[in-house]
Amino acid sequence: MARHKTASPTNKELAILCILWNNGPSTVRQVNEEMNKRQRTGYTTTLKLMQIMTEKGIVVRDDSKFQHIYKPAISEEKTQNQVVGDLLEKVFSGSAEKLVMRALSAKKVSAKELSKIKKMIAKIEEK
Amino acid sequence: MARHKTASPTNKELAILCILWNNGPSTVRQVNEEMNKRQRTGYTTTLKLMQIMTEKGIVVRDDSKFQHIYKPAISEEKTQNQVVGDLLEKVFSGSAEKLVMRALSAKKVSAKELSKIKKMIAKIEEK
DNA sequence: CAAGAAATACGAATTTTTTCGTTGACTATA
DNA sequence: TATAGTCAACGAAAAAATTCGTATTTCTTG
Repeated sequence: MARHKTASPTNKELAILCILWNNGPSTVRQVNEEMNKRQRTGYTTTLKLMQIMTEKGIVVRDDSKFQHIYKPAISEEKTQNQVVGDLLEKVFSGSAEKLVMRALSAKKVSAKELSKIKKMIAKIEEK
Repeated sequence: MARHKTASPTNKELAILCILWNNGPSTVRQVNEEMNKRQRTGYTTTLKLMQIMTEKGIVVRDDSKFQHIYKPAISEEKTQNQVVGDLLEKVFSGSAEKLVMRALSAKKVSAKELSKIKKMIAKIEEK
């Protein structure tokens, strides 16, 4: 027994997970169509990926019907924390501050979002 | 001719880049020793990686001496912006705010760092 | 200068990830 | 119940990333 090791999902796996988070439980076809908006991908390719992800326990599927329905087995929150944590260690020597600075300079952030961030900071400071 | 495509460095490549940023220009041996602190890696493996990176233009080397000295060809800043940008698009639908929130919750940030971030936000708000 | 140590070059093997072709099963419908 | 359409299973190929063995070159130093 024993599976574990916080191996991060591969690129494609992550792409599929994101689609499932954004669109909710889906069939392979639905996921594949979404994939193709970004990059041409064959149906069987997506299918295979999702089968592998099922084996790995990254997604679960309901195969009681003809059309199988897939959904994430790991929460968006958890996965995001993991990939961010990975990146943090790998590239920013564990400094969240550096990463935040980069994120803020890499992309425009609206005033509304900025204020959300400020609130979050205030909350952290309270403790 | 023709180089293009903002292909992000692979995992191992990133690891090597980080070592070069942190330790400055280094020989293969130095890099390899650093690598081995985290994960056992053969000397020739590291060497090969660095040769490939040289071909790709990710690092440059001074081979005027017997021991070649390698250094990053791309700045830490640029590379970090790129990997963060990648992650942003891939996992956070382009929302820097979401990424920042995750980063802040994934890791403890000191008061000093928090105030740096606040300053950065203030600067962005000015414009 | 000879012998060993330390590097690099090179090619190939291995592993991991991604892609896809083919086959057979199920479904709806006319 | 034949037929066309949709789907999943499976295995294998292709591509990408990683690893390593061996040969060769350069340096050191006695």
